[in-house]
Amino acid sequence: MTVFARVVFALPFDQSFLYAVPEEFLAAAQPGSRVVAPLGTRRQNGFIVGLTTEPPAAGIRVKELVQVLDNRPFRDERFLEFTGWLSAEFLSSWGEVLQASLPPSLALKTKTTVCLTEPGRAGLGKKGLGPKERILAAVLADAPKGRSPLFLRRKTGGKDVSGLIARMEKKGLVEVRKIAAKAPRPPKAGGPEASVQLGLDFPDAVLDAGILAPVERDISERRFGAWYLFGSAASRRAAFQSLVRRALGAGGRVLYLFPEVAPSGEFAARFKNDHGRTAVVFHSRMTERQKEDAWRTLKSGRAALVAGTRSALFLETGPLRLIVVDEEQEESYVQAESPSYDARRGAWLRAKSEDAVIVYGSSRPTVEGYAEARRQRMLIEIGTELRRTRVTLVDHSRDIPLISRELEQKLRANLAKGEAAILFLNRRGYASQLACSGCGRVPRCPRCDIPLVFHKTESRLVCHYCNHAEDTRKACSGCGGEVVLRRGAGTQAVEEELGRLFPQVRVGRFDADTAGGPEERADIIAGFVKGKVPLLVGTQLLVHQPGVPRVGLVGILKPEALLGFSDYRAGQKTFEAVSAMLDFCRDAPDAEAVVQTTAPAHFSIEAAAAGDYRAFYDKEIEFRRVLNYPPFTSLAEVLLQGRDVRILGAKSRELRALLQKYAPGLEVLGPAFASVSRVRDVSRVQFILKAAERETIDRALRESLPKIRLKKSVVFSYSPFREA
DNA sequence: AGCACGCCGACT
DNA sequence: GTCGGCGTGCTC
Repeated sequence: MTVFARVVFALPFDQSFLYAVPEEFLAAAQPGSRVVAPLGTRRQNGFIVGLTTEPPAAGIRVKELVQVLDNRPFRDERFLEFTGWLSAEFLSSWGEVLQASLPPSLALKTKTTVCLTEPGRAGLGKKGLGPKERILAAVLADAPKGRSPLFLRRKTGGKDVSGLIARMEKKGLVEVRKIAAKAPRPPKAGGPEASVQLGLDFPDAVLDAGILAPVERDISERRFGAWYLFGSAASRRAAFQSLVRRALGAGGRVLYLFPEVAPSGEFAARFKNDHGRTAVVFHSRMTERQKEDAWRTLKSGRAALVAGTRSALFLETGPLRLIVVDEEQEESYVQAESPSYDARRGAWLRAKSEDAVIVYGSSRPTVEGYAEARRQRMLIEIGTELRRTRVTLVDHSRDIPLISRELEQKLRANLAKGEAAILFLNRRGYASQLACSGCGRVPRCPRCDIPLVFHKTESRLVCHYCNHAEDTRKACSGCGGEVVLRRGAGTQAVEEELGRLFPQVRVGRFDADTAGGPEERADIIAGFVKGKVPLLVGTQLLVHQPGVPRVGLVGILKPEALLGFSDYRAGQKTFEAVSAMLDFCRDAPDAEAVVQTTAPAHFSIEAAAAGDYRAFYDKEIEFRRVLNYPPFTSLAEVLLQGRDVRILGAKSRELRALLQKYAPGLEVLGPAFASVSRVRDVSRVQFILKAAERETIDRALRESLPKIRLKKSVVFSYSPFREA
């Protein structure tokens, strides 16, 4: 009886293929085994995801597997099931998800080099080569060791050269060699771990007795359970600490997810200290070598806990009992690039597949998360005390100075006390609104659909999407008139204004222009920590920077800018951003914050100032209900990109028709140009799809998207806690 | 993604 | 005429 294997490949389409398993591979070919299989005219690495003895449907000519690469599956069937669910939900390729789940040493990266052959070299001197062939051969002529296709592509004008290379290979002009890239060697035992020591010290909160009992029961009884801890950072730490202890006590392993790279190292060190067990740190900024080391430590069974970012979701941990997803509201859990997925949802699916307990945590959950947690009785409230900082809301809708009198006075008083202060303004550069004094024309980027921003320190007009820069002195392209500044101050203007108000004090600036690299960031923060630079101006970049000390005064300028986006999450994003910035204030009655805004009465800003999540939630959920947005409906945003606007237009109309054909109940908004309709000469068109059931959207996209051959991406509304 | 096939314009 | 450009469709 012939056994057939269902195989998926790490290719950007989601389809499986059936292959006959030759006798000699029967033992090794298991679900989860890596294989080599013929696909079209080439050989391709893939993964077995299932076995069957049922003969294939008529019209399918099965081929045989070429090779099975593992004696036993590289991961178990539960993990396979988990990755299957994940790829199905996010319409990403199962093979790509599995590829992302491989340790570096098994990832089988091949290096392709193209070399000129003797006939090829001889052909250079004679006629008989096409113009394109000649250019390529000339480039290769002085590269005895050959070149990578990417290098050749750049040298020959940036267009796709794979077809050309294939043709030349057939003619014997070039030789294409594929060499297996060498597996990373792990560093010597006891090598330094990629961790950051922050030296933050919060007192551990005291929890109400028994409040975690239902979670602990799920952990002890080794069954799936899902919970949401809503509470302050300190209470969550205390709670997670106790849950981790419970899971370890039961002989289980723990996966602890963070939204950012920074906290995991600190956490791992602290964990080691508290529990005397090894923790593994894992995040995308680690080198291949460090990742390989992490994998080996896990494989050896020495590690009890993994602390990491979303990519840690795919690690082999051993018997998993607990997954923690802290800071549930953070968007960095979403991976936009292929394979795209949301690690918050992924964590649920993985917990489900391994009968582990999943616990989310936040002091300001997404409204979707909070609503679902409450509906499903997952919510546990711990230590949700209000903010103690005094927050002043300043109405900045009149044309008053960049830094209001209130803020100036408080800055002065704060400096007099010898304390540091932080000002946040989420806009870099000097001025974002410029115009010609003659005709009123606004200088725009030639390659993007966006106005240029004036950078005073560099004396240039800069595009914040593609970094295109122009000389400031250039006259208006329309009438030749002089371009003058209007309003729309950025961090450079705030820095300048602070210098004017407080000439005796040093002012630091922390944005993408001054803090591009890790060393620059560390330098600025070090100066601030030591007190050499007591005033710091920063963008959102500073919000996610670890190691910034709490201060006596925080000023927030123009937080309403986030409300301007036509996004149903604008309220949530504003609340989150303002709250996060206010968290840079010491939580003490003598600490102060000033929020300067044209929208002081907007509930997102008001609630953030009060530190009152429930006040925000009650308003926001009402808004979502009335306008029929998630969590009351399912929604997906589709972005199509293309250089040729006419093709883009035609394809998007075609997509609209297909979507409506495959899902008549689907509400399709669009096509419409995206808010930034062109970036680097690539036009962008978007759709919003709405339906009562998520399945309606999925079906429509599964049927229609593969038919549209354009660069495309889909962002699903965040629907966290559904059954698998 | 690759790669083959098939259709067009512009060069030996 | 055919070379080589690119749009379209398929890969068990």
